[in-house]
Amino acid sequence: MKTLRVPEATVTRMSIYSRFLERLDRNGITTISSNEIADGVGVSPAQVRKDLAYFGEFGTRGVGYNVQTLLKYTLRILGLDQTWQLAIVGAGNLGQALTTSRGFNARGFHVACVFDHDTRRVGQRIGQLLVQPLGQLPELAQKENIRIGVITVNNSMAQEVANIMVQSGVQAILNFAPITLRVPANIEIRNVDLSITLELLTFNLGLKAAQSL
Amino acid sequence: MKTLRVPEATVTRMSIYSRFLERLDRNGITTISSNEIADGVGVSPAQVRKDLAYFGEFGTRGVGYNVQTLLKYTLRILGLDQTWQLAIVGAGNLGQALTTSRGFNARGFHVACVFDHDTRRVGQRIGQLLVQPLGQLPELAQKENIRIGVITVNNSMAQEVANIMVQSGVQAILNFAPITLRVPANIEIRNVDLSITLELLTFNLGLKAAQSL
DNA sequence: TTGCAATTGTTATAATTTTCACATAATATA
DNA sequence: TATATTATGTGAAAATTATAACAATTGCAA
Repeated sequence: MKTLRVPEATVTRMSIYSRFLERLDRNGITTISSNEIADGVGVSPAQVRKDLAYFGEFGTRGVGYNVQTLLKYTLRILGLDQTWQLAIVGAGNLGQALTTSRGFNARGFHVACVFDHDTRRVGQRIGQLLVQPLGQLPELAQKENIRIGVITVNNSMAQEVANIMVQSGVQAILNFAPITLRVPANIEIRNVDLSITLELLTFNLGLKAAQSL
Repeated sequence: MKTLRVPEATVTRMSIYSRFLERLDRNGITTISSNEIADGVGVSPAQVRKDLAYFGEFGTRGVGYNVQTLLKYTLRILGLDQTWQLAIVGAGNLGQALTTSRGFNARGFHVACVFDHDTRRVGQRIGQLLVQPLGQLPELAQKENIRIGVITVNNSMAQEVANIMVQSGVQAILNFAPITLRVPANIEIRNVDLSITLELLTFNLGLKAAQSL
């Protein structure tokens, strides 16, 4: 087994390249160089080539990359040549936004159901979906083949929801609650904390202010 | 000037430590060790100490850190000892979610106004705020002392909105459109692409599947 | 054909980040 | 007061990641 460890930063960039290639393809561009990709997404050309090299040889020397071919490979690499059924738990503002968002209903992703704990939200309609009671999660997760759970409940509920997801056979969790969740080691978990990003900004603004003193 | 470059990953963790310390403080815990912080947020104790060392010496050997003191320092370091006025442009689902979100209205942040290009959305109420026409951005940005702009419009509008923000004196931009924006070098910009995180998950799930073959 | 220009894939180098190990300092205890 | 214990701060080592440089390959034009 040739399982070379791939840096997470590389995977992140693969996702960016892939989306850039989609755009090129839509615009009818058939060939592209690492230089142009680099320019388009704001990294160095060497970085682009190095990243791709983790997965194989996709280009032709002296020519560049075929957009369609490379796009297909990036999708395959990212696991997007199949459909991933998502369940969103927490039908608040953020949950609603994600349920109907294009990012969550494209490139192999499909929001299959939405749950909420609050009985006032249950039955409410979001896009095509009706909000289901949280208790239905185990059953529906199985029936709909949910492999990814998205947590958009508040902090106090988040761990409990994660537990239910794990029990329901979910393989990966995307957590928007700004809290560190405990899950078994075989569950993939990723946290999205929007305020962290905001605080990165203020830190850097603070640095600049300090430097200009 | 002792401007040691601080890794972005360190700043990210500072933000995590800071939030963890807030929780400890709320729970009345007064002292904590790097070990306990590490446990609480899922990093190594050496990492915690190394991160803090970028900014000074905050602990007492043999004892640990005073929670309140360290919390205060982390907030200061992150630039959160002041108020940051935000403007959100794009009053769709995500914009609405962020406008009322706690992450965007705590720890020094305050959503001061919301804008939209679409006249059907203008005047609509989100929490305490009324959606303003995009044309008002330059004027309101000045009046409300907006330093951070948040872009939650669709791809095709994002660059234009960024331009307007820059012209309006905004210093930092948080961009949720999955597209690479061009801004002057003196503007801090950060992209949040939620589908990238999703694709990180599927990449890793794919790896696991491959490894179990 | 032959030589030139373009562009990849890859090896070597540099830079960055994390981990490790321990000297140092504070507290508690006998 | 001496000793044991705890836990920080930090310098050195290891690991990781990015950059640079270039040999190899392709296509094109003379």
